[in-house]
Amino acid sequence: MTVSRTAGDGAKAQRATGKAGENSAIELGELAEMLGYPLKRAQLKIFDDFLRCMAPLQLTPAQFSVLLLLERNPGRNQTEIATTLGILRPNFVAMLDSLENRELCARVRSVNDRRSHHLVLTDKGKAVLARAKKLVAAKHEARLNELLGPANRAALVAMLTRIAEEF
Amino acid sequence: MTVSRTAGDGAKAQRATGKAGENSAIELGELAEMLGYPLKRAQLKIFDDFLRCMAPLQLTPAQFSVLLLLERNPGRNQTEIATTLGILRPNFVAMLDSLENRELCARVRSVNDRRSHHLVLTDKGKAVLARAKKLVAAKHEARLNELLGPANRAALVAMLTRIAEEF
DNA sequence: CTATTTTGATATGATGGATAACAATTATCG
DNA sequence: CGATAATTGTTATCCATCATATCAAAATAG
Repeated sequence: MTVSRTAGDGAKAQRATGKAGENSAIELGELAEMLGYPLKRAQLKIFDDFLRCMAPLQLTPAQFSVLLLLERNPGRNQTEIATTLGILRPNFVAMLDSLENRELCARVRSVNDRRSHHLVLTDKGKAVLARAKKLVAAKHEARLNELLGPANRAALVAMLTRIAEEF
Repeated sequence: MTVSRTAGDGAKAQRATGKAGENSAIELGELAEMLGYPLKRAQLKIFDDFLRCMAPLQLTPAQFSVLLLLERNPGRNQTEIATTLGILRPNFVAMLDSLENRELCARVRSVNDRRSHHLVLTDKGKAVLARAKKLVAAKHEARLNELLGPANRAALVAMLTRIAEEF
């Protein structure tokens, strides 16, 4: 497993030595049968496509997931949101700064606990998130349904969730 | 989507303000239905488990994939192996240095083309790879089959490969 | 032969993820 | 109550991964 998001060159020119039947495509062999390899490659493809679909809104998968979580769970603090998404608290600070600078969300000091911030979406944040959802549904997820079919797509998500939670 | 490999804290203590029915688990909501999120979480879990299973041999998924590819395709050069795995040539250099320092593989100057190196596994490399395969099969992939069942596991790999190649 | 391309390599920058430490605040409990 | 411990957001910092530009040596093209 390795896999990164490099442009595929696909079938380069032959080696110019007229030697003989050298060359040929490289065989993945057992790698193709191990889960980790296709899993990582698929993940990179999906994130790549997500980025492209979301280009007009300039939202990364991570940022999108934060906005989604704030919409569904308004008023939570940074620790709660961050740990839910598997983000370490220190790394969440800069991310929130960015979203707050873009006026997509806001930190509101809690009155009960003056250490923590209630996180909320701004109106602009709600609007951007609404557009983001539409883009994802229309461009990103739609393409997936086209490729796999709705039933397979659902089964795929179910298995991945199973692995993520129970493995 | 965000997701990292942080320890889950699971159901923290209640907020001490006797206020009322505040608190409760954070809801993922739509995030759980989008492919990207469970895909990334599953990928992290799988790589994490791979690392643990491979701890005695100190091989990362990337290193393992390189060794596998060298076994199946001996004598290829760095560019071929790197691009097949989606590794950029500059980044592959240090990686190969590491494997070569551990005497798992070797760079052999080509006589046809004195710019390039034929990459080959050393005997030690072959032995380590053999042990690695056994570890992965016995610990890693076996656990997957247990969780999903062989048929589902195969279907999962097929769908991921489909996404990786055709999306 | 000259110009271009390819290969491995170096340097370097960007990004993501991880840990330690800190001040402010709150909770614990003797 | 008051001392101690724990929590929250934050900063600084480190490490790994990924990406780009550039280079010398060698090979190829015209």
